Amino acid sequence: MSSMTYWKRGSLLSIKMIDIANEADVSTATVGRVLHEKGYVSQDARKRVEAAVKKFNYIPNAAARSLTQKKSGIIGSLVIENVGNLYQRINSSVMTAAEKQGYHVVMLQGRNKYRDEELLINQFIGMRIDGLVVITNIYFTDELFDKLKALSIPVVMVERTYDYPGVDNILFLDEKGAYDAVMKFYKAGHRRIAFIGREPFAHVEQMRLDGYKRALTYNKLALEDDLIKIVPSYAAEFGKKAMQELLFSSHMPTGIFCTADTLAAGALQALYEAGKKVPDDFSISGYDNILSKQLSPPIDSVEPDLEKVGEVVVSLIGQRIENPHLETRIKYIDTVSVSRGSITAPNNK
Amino acid sequence: MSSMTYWKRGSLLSIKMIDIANEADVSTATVGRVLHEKGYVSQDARKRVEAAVKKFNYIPNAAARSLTQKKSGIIGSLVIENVGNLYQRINSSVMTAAEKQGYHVVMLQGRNKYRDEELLINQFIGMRIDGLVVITNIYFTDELFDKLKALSIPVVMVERTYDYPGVDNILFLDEKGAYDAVMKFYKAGHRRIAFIGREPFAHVEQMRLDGYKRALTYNKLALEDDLIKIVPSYAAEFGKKAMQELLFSSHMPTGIFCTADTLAAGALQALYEAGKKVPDDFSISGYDNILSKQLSPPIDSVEPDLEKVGEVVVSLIGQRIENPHLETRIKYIDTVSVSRGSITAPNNK
DNA sequence: GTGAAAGCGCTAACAC
DNA sequence: GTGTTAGCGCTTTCAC
Repeated sequence: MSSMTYWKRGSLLSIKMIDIANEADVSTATVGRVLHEKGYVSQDARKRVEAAVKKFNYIPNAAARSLTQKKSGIIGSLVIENVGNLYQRINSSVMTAAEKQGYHVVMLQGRNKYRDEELLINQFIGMRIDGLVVITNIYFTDELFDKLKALSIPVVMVERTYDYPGVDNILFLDEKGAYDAVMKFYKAGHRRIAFIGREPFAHVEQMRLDGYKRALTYNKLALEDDLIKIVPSYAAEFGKKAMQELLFSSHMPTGIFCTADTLAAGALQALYEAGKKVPDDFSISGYDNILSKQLSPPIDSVEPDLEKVGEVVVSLIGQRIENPHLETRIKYIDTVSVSRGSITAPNNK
Repeated sequence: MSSMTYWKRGSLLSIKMIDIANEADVSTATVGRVLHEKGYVSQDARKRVEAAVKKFNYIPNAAARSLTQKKSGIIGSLVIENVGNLYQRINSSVMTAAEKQGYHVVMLQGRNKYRDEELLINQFIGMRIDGLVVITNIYFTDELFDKLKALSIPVVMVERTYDYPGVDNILFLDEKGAYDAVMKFYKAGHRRIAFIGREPFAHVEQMRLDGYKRALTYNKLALEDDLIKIVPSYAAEFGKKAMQELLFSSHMPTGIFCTADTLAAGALQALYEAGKKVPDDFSISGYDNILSKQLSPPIDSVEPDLEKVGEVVVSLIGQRIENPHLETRIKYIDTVSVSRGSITAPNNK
């Protein structure tokens, strides 16, 4: 389908099962039995097989296994370049949970410059993955899901919802995360708390805004439009610009809640340029905890319970493999507030 | 070998070649011919095959192809969690170059908490990858390379050298990168330029230190031990600590060259706490350009020519597939200085 | 131009 | 307890 210029692979001295069988003087069936720890094998035969495996450094050909088992043992993880390290940590969490079920996790990374989604989904389908996790910010269409569904490959989306029957979603409790963060400002004494967030292109953003609003309302603070800055992307420059606008407003906030560490990083840049100090002049909080530790000063942030994510992903996939017709599920993962001293009592000016 | 609790996969309605062949009323051989654009196929048959492929959304089973071709068409990319986004960008670059050769890139990510290297290499070997790229900070042993070598899987290490015959290395011109960065300080008027870097656990670090020294020497500046801070890791906290020491020294530097953005981030934290401004009080430069844009203020950094990396990786692998006995090669990739105004003339105090 | 058929390395059902 | 064997889905040689 494409004009590939494959190189031919050199000598293929690869050891196979039959080599192990011969060496151990048994059949391949017996080798299989010891490899998969099922069925009866005499101590004696087992010993010989194990020795042969070790001697030849034998590792089974996954393609062949996949072919006969009608199952690759692979969970695909679709990620996108340049979204900080949160997805890396989520991916690690999925790996840990997947291993316990005998699954491997393979990552395919979309590039920023391209719309790689379809390409990568096709690659995954080619691999006949047994399940797919989609981590953050990937652009999907129904057709892509149709393909996946036709092969009954379970799909779990993390931190993004996509309304397609049978596609399970994992969401972080961002309404609560935002609420808690804003409450920290309130409890520290802040009464004018600004919100810097991205356009609600996805559910997450709306939830963070909702949490912010609920915290204000709960504390009988007015929702003021000029305290709410909605920017087009998470890029730091937009956080900076939003902060600059806040600095120029007639009625400045004392607390700045950002729905992303990157936005907070930008806000800090604006404060830096303006000669304002954190937390002396302004208190601030980020979100996602990907960058906040390295900023000047390190700032408070909100992080999902990452350990949990992997477990939930894998269990959702497992359940749907068993029963593809399960109704769509949405699971919520708790968030944790990380404190670094960037929220203190406001200065009375 | 492990006690897996695989779930059984449900109905496998997966379309296969024979289904396409039947639909198009040809043989599987003909389907193969049109799929791979080789051999003669009549316009008529080709049309029907293409229609059938489209109709069924047919995607060949990679495992089966891999089995018959004795070649997976996969380049493995071994990365490690939590090293910022440089590896993500390198990986993208490799993808772009690999695609042109008909290869796919599959990433396996090592977790921080574990020594995953062996596990992941085994997984790659199981997949019978045709080549392996190792990107940054992975701990290797000769045994691991022995395994890879036994299967004649070409290995390219990026940004790290490992002295094993046949393992090719890609290094960034870090001696020059560091030299250039330090020269920027000099040209701006700095005469006391500090170095904050990691222990030379790998070649890269030594090169960065060498570049620093060469720049000083070239400009007839003395190498002063108390201006050179060697810390145990790239973590921001060490950059901070080193900067604090520099602030307390009797003869403070005016320029701070850090061999990592993370170290620079830490140095900025120290300056922030001390109430010092950049570039008014100190000029500073980071390295790797992973974080520098988001710091307060954004700082100068040094970045490798990322586009090039992928091309070189893939060509090295290709050449070694053709000829596994090539002698070990080391390729150098140029670095580029990124300016953001964090280096200016020093204040005369 | 096109098809038949022999594997690729492994698994699993079945026979012994 | 252990071996035999028939596939898994695809590629590729060799006939026709």
